[in-house]
Amino acid sequence: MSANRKSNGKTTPPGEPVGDLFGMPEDDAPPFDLPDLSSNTDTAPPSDFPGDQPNVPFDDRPYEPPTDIPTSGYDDGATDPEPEQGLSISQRATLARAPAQYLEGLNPEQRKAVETLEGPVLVLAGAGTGKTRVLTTRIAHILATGKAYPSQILAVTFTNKAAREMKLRIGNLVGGAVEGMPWLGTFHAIGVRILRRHAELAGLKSGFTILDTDDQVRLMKQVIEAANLDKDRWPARQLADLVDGWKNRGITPETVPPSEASQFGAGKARDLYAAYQKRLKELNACDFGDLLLECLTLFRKHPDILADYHRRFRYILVDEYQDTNIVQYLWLRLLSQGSPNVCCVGDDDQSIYGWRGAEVDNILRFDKDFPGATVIRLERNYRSTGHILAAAAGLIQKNKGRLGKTLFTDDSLGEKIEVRGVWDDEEEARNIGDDIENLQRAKHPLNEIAVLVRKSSQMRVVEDRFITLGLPYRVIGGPRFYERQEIKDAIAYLDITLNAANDLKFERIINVPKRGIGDASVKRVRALATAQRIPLLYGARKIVETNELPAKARRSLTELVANIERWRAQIETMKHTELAELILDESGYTAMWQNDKSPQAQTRLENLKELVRFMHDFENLQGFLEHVSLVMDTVQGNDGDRVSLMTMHAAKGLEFEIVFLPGWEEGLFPHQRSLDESGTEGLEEERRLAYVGLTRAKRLGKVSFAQNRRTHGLYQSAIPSRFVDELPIAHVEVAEPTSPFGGAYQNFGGANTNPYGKSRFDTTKPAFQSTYDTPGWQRAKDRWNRTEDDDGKKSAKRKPPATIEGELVAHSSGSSAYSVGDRVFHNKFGYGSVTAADGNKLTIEFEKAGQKKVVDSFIKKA
DNA sequence: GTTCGCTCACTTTTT
DNA sequence: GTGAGCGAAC
Repeated sequence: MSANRKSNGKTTPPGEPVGDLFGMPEDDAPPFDLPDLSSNTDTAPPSDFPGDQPNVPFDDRPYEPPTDIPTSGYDDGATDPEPEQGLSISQRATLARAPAQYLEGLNPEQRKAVETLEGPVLVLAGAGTGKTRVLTTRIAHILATGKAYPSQILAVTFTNKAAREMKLRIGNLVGGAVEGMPWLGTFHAIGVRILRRHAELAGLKSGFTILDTDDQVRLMKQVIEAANLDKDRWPARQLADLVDGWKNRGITPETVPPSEASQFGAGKARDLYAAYQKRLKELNACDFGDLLLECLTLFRKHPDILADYHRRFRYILVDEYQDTNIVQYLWLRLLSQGSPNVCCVGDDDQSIYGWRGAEVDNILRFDKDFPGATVIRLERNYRSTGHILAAAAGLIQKNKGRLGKTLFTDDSLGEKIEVRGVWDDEEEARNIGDDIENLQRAKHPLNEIAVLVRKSSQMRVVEDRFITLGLPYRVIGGPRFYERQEIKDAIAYLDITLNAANDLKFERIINVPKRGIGDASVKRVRALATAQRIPLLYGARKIVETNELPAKARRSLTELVANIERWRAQIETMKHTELAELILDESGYTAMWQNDKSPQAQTRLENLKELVRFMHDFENLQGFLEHVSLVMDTVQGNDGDRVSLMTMHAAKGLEFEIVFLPGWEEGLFPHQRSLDESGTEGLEEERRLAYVGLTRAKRLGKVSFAQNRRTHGLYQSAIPSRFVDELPIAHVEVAEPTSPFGGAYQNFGGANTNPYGKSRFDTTKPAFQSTYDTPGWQRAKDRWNRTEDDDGKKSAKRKPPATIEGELVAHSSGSSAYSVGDRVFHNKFGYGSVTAADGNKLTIEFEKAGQKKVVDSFIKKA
């Protein structure tokens, strides 16, 4: 990974003009230098795929006319079709020469999805049906049969992670390094790539910068102020969301519907949008929405350019089609006019991003958009047991307007979905913690356990419990590395050093750390810069020569400008990582955090170090910054055996042996706001989310709901989610209460006021003495006792879970290196002192977080 | 210009 | 319970 990034920084420096795409196709012509396995699709690595000869001009390449594979022969999918059917003699010969190993092991439907290369194809891939495998194998098949060169395939995903994984897997399939595939990437990455080539036609220069959300909002604020609107009455954030929404729907300032223009800024919304776009052009910048919308405009205005892309792309593949929004749809539709060979893969039942503009309609309408489309359903599930699938299926059936799929499996029925009612969120967290401890004792890998919640605030109780128990866990999602304040600040410093005209970055750091340059001073600098039409940094350089600023501001701004210029002078001579360290030190930024007493300060410093470490992977500052602007994630290392904690949204695409699904209560899940704002649509999306949650589980799913939950600081009573009762009873096991109150919520007004009728969980069952006496647990125990693992891996006979109630088995040795009175540091809670020690379990009074019980492995000496 | 304390609101989140 | 945003006090 890192080595590849390195070559990136060098191959295509962002600001440098890239060769004319079709006049001198750099994908296919020399320079034929380094192989590049990069995940950064913004470069155009030369291809050395067999047959992709660099000297053959693009248009003179041999082209096999579309081969009509009769679909009739595949219709029932009952038998494995002959792969050679419908292929030309030469193709058969090709296949015979190189047996298509990659096709082995595909089921008939998967195989059809891979081999139906001509014409539009919609693959409805249910959860766990091998979607990625089909996509990657399909690409491998296109390449292996010589139907197209890597550079002629457009393959789009939503996330960098998905793109990365596809590259990797195609590489594995095709054997060794897959060079090329320059057009495999996220919508946005491909959008940038196209836009950079034709930037001038969009009123930009090829080296344009890409704004992140922060910059976007900051710019919006300026636009609002410039329009003489009250920035308090009209928050920039809201305008940013509105504009984003428009861009997602392909709406330019000219096409804003009048009814929506009145929504914001006293009817000026449209003008603000236009003004914002104008400012972007002046700054030579784009926001994320523009990357696609500007492409769209470009294609519409310049049919010749579009036609070039039509000639280029012979095959188009789209991942997660149910998540596409309107621009993405329009963008795809324009590009696909050149070739009918469009293959979209998705699952309407897993559409959970409607709130950010995804149109399920796109997938529901596919066969109308692409007449004659072959629709293939992948319904054989390779992930979950029968009960889990049936429970999920029963739930999702309540949704209307589905394309309809019924997943099945050859796996056993397995465990039923466990449903448990508890008294409150803390009991819920305790149960989860206890269950996981038992699994841990049974040597069940923690990596195969996940807790999936509806909203992030639910994580707190669970985390607290895990910390008390000393259970290692990791939170997935949450603020990503590049979104952290300290990282953004650091990048702003680096960016302004490299690129003096990046006003937004300069504004970000002009007073960070505090140097006495307040709003008033910044306004003056900006006024001068605007008047003279020069970048802010140059404006600053000029203004310090006057006495327009207060003495303190003048002095520190002089120093800052001088610093930046000095740093810039060293770009050529100094190694970029050393320069970065120098900048962070000399600017006082490192010192700012060193002097900060908050619990996070330590982590922030660590993050800064990590950032510099990460920069080593790049050739230079430019390459690094280009990567950062587009790829907002870092590859997460798999650090040890830990329970995963995340939202259900974040869990899409993942799978775990055992999945805990807490918080199935009306109002929380389905979320009230979803119902209020989007009615039935909203409810159905929530239900799909439930479906996604359930289908993450391979072997065991445990749903729970609490009668009382602390939200916004106070306890609120709740009734079980309607989704709980929508689970088909045959596939559900009602767990027994673990506390005198658990499951007995009817005593507290729950059942009587339940507007969804009497719940079958209203019946209180006799309490078992211990969780571990329950039938579900006993069966689970039997299961873990079996000599073979389900995945057929090595099978040391597993111990049954220990059934010791109460006292924790110490995870480390009994005694602890800490004693009462010790001052300690905890990553989450900050500083505190030990008030009691019981073996390795400590009670600590934290300065900020109050008293907590923590296992000593979670803390350091302060 | 900066800091402190008050009020308010409060899903999900990629690029 | 927490963090953002705002106004008043320093």
